[in-house]
Amino acid sequence: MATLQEVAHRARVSIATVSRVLNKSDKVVPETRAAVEQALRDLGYRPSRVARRLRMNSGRAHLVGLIIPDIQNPFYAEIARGVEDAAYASDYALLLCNSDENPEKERFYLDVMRDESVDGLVLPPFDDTDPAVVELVRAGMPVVCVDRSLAQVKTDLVEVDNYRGAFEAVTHLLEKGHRGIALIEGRSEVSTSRERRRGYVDALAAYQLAPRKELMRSGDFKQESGRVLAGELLDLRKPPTALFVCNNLMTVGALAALHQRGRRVPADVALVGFDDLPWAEALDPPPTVVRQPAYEVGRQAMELLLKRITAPDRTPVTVRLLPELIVRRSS
Amino acid sequence: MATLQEVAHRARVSIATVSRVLNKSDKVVPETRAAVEQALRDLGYRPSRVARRLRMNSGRAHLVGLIIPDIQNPFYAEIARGVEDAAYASDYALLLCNSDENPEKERFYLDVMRDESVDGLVLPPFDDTDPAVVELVRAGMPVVCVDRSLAQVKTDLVEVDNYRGAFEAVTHLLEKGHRGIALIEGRSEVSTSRERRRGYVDALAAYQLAPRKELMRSGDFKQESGRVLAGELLDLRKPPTALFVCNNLMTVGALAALHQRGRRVPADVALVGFDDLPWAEALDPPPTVVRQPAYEVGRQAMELLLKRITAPDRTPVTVRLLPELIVRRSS
DNA sequence: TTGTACGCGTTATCAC
DNA sequence: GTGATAACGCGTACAA
Repeated sequence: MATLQEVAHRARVSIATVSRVLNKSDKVVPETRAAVEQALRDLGYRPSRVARRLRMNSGRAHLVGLIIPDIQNPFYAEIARGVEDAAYASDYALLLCNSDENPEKERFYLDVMRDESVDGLVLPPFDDTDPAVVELVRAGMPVVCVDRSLAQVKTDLVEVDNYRGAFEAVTHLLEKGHRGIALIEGRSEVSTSRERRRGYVDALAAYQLAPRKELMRSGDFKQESGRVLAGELLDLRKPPTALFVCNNLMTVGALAALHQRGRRVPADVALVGFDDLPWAEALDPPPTVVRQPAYEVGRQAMELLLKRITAPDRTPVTVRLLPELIVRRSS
Repeated sequence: MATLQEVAHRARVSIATVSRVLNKSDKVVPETRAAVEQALRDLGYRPSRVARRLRMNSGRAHLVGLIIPDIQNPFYAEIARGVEDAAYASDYALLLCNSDENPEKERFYLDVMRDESVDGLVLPPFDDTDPAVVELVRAGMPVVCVDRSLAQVKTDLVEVDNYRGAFEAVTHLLEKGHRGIALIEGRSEVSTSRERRRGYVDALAAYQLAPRKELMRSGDFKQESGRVLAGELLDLRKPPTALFVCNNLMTVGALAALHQRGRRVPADVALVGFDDLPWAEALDPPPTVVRQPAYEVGRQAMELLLKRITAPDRTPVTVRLLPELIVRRSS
């Protein structure tokens, strides 16, 4: 834990000189430079990121924040990896937090980010209008949204075409001859849910089918709610012949419900999920899914953030990535 | 982004007074206190964690680091949640990084941790003797190891009884009548692998069975290596009748290899894995596993770290948690 | 080319 | 009770 002071003393120069050789400002004669570098090595000097951050205006902390709902969800884990790899490639460290979609935790971590003077933030805003986030953006914090966008303020955004993904998934089921197609969505108020629902409805409409309320259920994106909702649907007097489940965890839950009731997939009931799963091939059966390029979402978000940090006044851009229907054996 | 200075000015007091009301030091008369609190609210003041960290000796950053190999591995994701929840409960933020078991990345993040003056670190040391970690511990950084321990220096440690877990798993297979039991382990040099192998060998010995080299394979903890190694074993002239696979990802890979070759589980070949999977119930078949209490590992590690931060001279303790054999349908 | 000195936002130790 | 003021470690404008 040597300081500039100590290095300077050992090299018999001033701290300014040491700072100069550190910051590559070339106005230092080779011999003193050599002496300083020697002292640096001897003491194993490392600059304090804390002191540096305090001194400098901003944009040089080389630290960014990422707030996601749940790192145990493979979709977010993959985004996180994309963000981190891109950050690491540029020598940025990552302050990673789980909000659990809990406003209190989200607030806490948002405060931490600000109080730590991070250079920027990437996040899937859990609430269109969260005043804390909006305020932060207005205060000049570089923010890149992923997956979902902010209503009241414009930021860089990396999103996936949810409408198209859902439309293709449901069309795929329709082409297989299904007409009773149920929808299991996540929390209905978030924008991604709305778009997927729209894709579902429009796909049905293209086949002259009206959406039936009893076949549309809202959950909370968790495994358990997928299990429960699929169960309810299967227990209907006229159960659906196919399930379109709007996220990965709920898909796993739906599969469990199917097994519990001894329904064969896809013979009795077909299934298409949203989000791919790393273990898809080992599932019973491997599910057909709409795969979101999550790693790419994270990577591009981080890259956008880096650009914004270096040029805070760029006009915000939106990157829209395409999902891909992966047909496996559940449909 | 108001500072103490501005608040003081607005409340017509000195910064010292403001600092006093913030730090609850009660030597301030009610009326001035009220005035200050008003100013605080008006300006939406938040203390800078950076400045605070620079000023204070240590142990008050309310920031700890966690370095894990791979957040996409459910085992580590669960540990991370345990750590984070415990941290959050004590108002600590978490600097979370993935090392990929890559020495270069590990080194980078370790440096970041030190340079950020984090209060402490929890990590599964990827190398018994990593000089960077050892040095950090010697320099006084509070460190709690999880899952694996450091050879050259003593730290707090939260581990799982790997030997016993493996012993029980293999004994379970032996009781089912299996005699040709193969072992698929991760990187053979890490301590957890050694212990699990020991459990495997001893369990066989208890049944008067000698371990057979051709049935013992080492991989790298990744899904693909599980698939490849299981494939090799199944293609043997005298293939094993049961597989004991030493981590979660490799278990999924082994399952895939089994399916590829049309082997029925457990009718043709039985399978027991190490580490539970959140999607276990949806796998084909749901695998019997040795479940490690990963969340608890993380939680207790963070709690130990908090104790060490407040009392750096405590003698290090080791917490050993018990794994649990969960019998499902693959054995 | 090198050194001195200030300020970043805090906390804590003095005086008053 | 309250107010100056000295650190904490660093970058940099300015002086030498």
